[in-house]
Parts: sequence; structure tokens; C-alpha cells
Amino acid sequence: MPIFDGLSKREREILSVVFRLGEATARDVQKALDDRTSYSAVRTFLTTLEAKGLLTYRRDGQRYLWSPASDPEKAGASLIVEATRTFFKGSKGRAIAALIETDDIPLTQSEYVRLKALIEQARRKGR
Amino acid sequence: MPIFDGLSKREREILSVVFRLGEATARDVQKALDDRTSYSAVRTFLTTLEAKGLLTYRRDGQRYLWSPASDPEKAGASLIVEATRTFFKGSKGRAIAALIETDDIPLTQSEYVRLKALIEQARRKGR
DNA sequence: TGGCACGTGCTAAAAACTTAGCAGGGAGAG
DNA sequence: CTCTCCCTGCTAAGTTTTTAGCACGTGCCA
Repeated sequence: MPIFDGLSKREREILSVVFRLGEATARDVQKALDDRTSYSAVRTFLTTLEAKGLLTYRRDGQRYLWSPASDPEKAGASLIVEATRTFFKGSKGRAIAALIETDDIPLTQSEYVRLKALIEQARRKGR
Repeated sequence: MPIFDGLSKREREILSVVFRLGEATARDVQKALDDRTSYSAVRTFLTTLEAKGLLTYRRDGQRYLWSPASDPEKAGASLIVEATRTFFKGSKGRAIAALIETDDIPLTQSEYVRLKALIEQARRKGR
């Protein structure tokens, strides 16, 4: 899980929150955490994650707005590739199949079309 | 990342190794870890993971053979779903597209066919 | 039988993580 | 001005994780 490697439990949790929110203040992150975590603690983690190069911030007036330091979809892809190795013996097809079959998140109609095209394209390129 | 939630860094690492190996002795796990970790430490983690219900073991003579306690593909699917939420704003289509486009792991020819069928099937079911 | 090689269970110290608190600064309201 | 409320930076203590070592049991073989 590349991007989460080397991170502690709490760091991962907080990093995830920022990825989901896209851009957020320390206060936003604190609110997004269900359990009671002090504002102070959250800020410490944000700083740590910044030092590790995973988050950046920009000033907005006198406060900070935090966001992922690199493209979320790239990070996600590498994580999923890793998961494919770990849980699906490296079979990308099986991993994709498992994801398609999840009822949890439905595919939209337009995505069906797009995916079929993508698969066809990859097939031609790949041979 | 459901299955890894609540696990420490090292626990996650060791659990991954067992998932990849399928079934392994403590010694096997130790060897699979690139850094120097004592045999003792590895055994402690295996025991911990067993207590948490993530691993099981069976006796083979006088030693233990460790393996995942539940279906790896189920665990992987739920992890990927989670990653989809975190990194792809919940868009399953985008996540699948990203995975297809990864050159890292190629799809086999038969998988193309299978996937297209699967997508078609999901489309019909989903509407 | 005695020594060796391999295994397990348990325990305590070292290292890392996690948390909260304090000090200080800027902006706005009274 | 001064009080209040938000913010930040820093630091130290509490808790969990991580590690290695010791004691002991079993099978094998000269």
C-alpha cells in the first residue's frame, strides 16, 4: 500500500480524511474524525504528514488549508495494484472482477460503456 | 482499509506477507521480511494476529503453519472498495479504469473476454 | 544417555506513537 | 486600548508498539 507504508495507524487515518475532503482545515479534519481527538493532536499529525511529503498546505488568511501533496488517483492506483498482489495473487482480472461485483458502489450507465471501450483498447494494445 | 484497520504498521506488514505466501511458518515470514527482524518478534506478531482473528494456524508436526483466517479475495475486495472511496471520490468506474491502465500488471487475453462479459452482466442487472 | 537443532510461551525493556497543554500572535468587537 | 477568539509552534508526558531474550519441550542421532 505504497502511500500508507511507513505510516502509523493514526497518520493513515488522518491522511485518508484529507484525501476524502480534498482540502481541509485542521478543524475540518477533527470534525471528520468520529472519536474524540484533540485539535492539538490533529495539527501535530498534519504537520508530520507534511514533513513526510504527503500533504501540503496553503495559507488562507491566517490559517492553513491542507491537501494531498500528489495526485490522489495516482496514489490510489498504486495502492490498488499493491492490494492486487497481496490479495489476488497478482491477478488484475480477478481484482477488477471483485470490484465490479461489489454491490456497495454501483456503476453508472455511462461508465459501462466507457469501461468496455477501455478494455477493448487495452486488449488491442496489450497483444 | 477494513482488514488493516486497527492494525499497527508492523502487524500490517506481517499480515500481508502471510496473505501473499498463503501458508507459511514463522521462519518463512521472517525470511520474506527484508530487514532484520528477529524470529522471536515475528512469532509474537503471528500470535497477536491470531488473537485478533486474522490468522489461523494448523500444526504440522511440531511447528505451526500460518494462513489467513478468511477469504483473501473478500478481504481484498473490501480494501479496494475503501480505496475507491478515499482516492477516487467513490467512483468505481474511475478506480477500475486506473487499474486497467496500469502497465504494471498485464491482463491476460482470456481476462479481457471475461471482464467484458462481467460488465455486460452487471449493466443488465444494475438498471 | 547426552547433545543438538528446532520448535513454543512468556516477559520486560526499548522505541515509536499519540496525545494534550502551554505560550504567543493577529484580527475584530466593544 | 483591551478583551476575546481564532490561529500557530513547541514540548513533554502517557500509551502502545516493537523487539529480543530466556526457559523449556520434543525429536533425532551417535
